[in-house]
Amino acid sequence: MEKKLPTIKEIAKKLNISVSTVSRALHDHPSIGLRTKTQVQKLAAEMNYEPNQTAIQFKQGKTFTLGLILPNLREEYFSLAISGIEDIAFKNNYNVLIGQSHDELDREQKILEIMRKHRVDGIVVSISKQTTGIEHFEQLEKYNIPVVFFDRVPDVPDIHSVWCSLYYSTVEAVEFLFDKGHKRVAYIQGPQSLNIKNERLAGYYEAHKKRKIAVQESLVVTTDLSRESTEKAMAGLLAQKNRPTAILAFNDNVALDAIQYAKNKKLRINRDLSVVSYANWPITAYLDFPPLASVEQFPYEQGVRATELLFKVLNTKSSQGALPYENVVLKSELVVH
Amino acid sequence: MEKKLPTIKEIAKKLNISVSTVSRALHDHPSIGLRTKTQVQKLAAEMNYEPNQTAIQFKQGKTFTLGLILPNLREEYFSLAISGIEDIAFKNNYNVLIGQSHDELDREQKILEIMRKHRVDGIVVSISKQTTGIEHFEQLEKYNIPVVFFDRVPDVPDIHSVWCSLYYSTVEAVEFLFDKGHKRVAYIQGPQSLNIKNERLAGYYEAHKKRKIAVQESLVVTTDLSRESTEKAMAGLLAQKNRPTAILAFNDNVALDAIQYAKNKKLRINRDLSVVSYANWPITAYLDFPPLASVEQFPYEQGVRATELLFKVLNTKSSQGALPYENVVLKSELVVH
DNA sequence: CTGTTAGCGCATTCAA
DNA sequence: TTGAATGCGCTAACAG
Repeated sequence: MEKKLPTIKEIAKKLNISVSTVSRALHDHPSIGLRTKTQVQKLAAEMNYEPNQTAIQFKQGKTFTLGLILPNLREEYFSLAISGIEDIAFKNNYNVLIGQSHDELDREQKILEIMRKHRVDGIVVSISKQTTGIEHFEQLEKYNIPVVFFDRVPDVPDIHSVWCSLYYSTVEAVEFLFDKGHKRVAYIQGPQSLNIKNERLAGYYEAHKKRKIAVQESLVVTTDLSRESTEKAMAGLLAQKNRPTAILAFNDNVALDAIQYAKNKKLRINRDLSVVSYANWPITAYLDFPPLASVEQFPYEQGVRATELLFKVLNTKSSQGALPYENVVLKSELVVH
Repeated sequence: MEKKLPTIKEIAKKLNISVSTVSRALHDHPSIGLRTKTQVQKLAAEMNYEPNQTAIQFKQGKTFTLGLILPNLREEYFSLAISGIEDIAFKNNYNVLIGQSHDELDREQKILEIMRKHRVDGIVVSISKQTTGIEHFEQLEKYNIPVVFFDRVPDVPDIHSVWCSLYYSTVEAVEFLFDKGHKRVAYIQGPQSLNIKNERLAGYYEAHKKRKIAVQESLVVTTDLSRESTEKAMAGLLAQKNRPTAILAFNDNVALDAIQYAKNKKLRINRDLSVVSYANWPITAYLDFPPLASVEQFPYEQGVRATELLFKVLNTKSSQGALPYENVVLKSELVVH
């Protein structure tokens, strides 16, 4: 029993008027007589008429859908970003198609292909940790699908982007540790692909410079974000004869693994070893020894700004030529727990 | 510079054949000559032809999109469910539109409306904690949009559903605590709307019955899942002169808040107070005193089964009449940490 | 094996 | 102020 939904054609027939009149009446077109208009709108409401979106999409050549690509949904950080993006999208009567790259380039490309075939009107993306080039994104230009990068932004010219600057907060974070009396502060950096702007490292150096403390290269180590990799980095740090007394961790996930490792090695957190981190993950509040401070990167706000920028591009495109590439930079904040 | 994407019409013109021949050739229709077919496919590839999905959606009256409604994306539990749902959806060349109810009935209804207007082909949903009736879901039948409930399933007849049975694991969990020597095990249950099957409570009673221990009504308290509410419940428990020595918590979120509260009250976790819980949230591994055990509810698997069921409904609908309502029940497992 | 044609629902241009 | 007609891209029924 396939029930058929009402169409403007049926409304037209019932009222003995033309479909175009119905269409215009429903759109409050100025050139429709008040009587006809109210008549049509009344009947449409009675029949529970709803415009067929697929027809409109087809006709307009637009899907009123945005694509959103994230490394994962597990991190609360990204789910906050989603809320920001959805809020703006819904406000513009847009839907959001979400894809997880799982930090794999392959999946990212696959998702892009799916979204392209689905003819999304635009894409907001935070790139995977394996993503070094952006050829697959540039391809989208051929299809007239604008892209806005956010949070994890590739370091190339001529893109729209929104990110959160970490430089000053990092200086502040490291000085915070110096103020606590620490002399040897290690830095566990993320995979090369995510260090692109390298603001964390620059801030780390700057703090040392300000305090006239020499940076010991051996205190800067790298993790690929996996637990194993972080543990290896920690092992390297703790094996040094002048082991660090504090750590600046790439993010709270890394911080948690680092803390866990240190605890297993019988270090007393916040006594033998203090940790400061990024992302300000709420869950750390449940830990007995959370990072002493974390840099808030405002994922929700980033999502909002990225989506607003995307709509700006979408709305400009139709009227004029190319919009100059825009890069929005927010400021992070050090939150002491 | 609106670039136009190639259509079958253009392919047809270039080859001096009809559009229907092109359409059939691209679909490997048997009645097309091999020469024509390869010719068409070759040219299509050269021109980077891609079928216009919006046209197909319009024509077929299908969007090849599923709606997925979840209470939130913050809990890793639900993001695992998403992965299960996406895996099956993608396998069937379907997209997934995700909406968060934020555990509010209003939002749930709003999302439903958006999805209906978007003409999704079917919906998978885990209801909000405010959802008591399902009228808003039943409405969808009028629009021929089948619904499969999963995880949080309303207790009404005539629905498709997939959930994870908690009864036996709960018996096991409570007996696990008894085995540890606990005599007074409290139960912090969730809001009424989520206790529908009440398997937790039934299992709690059954364990007491098996061990011939009387259930003390005062040890069964309720939280609305918020931290404040859980703290209030805890306060009530700890104020009793025969305070419980162990707690069965509605889920790991509640468990964490309960543990936090107890620690603030100077109770020693796992000595003065032990906790067992549900959901098996990985993050608890980072805690110094995590729940001793947690009931695994297999959200990924639930998502898979729910989506498979939805496709079964979708595929049956077109051919025959109504598919009898189906209810899939998985079994939970107690995981001791 | 291939072509012609109609039509999905709607917005819109052109005529009246 | 309204109607008739067109076309978006594609599939499928029908005809040859």
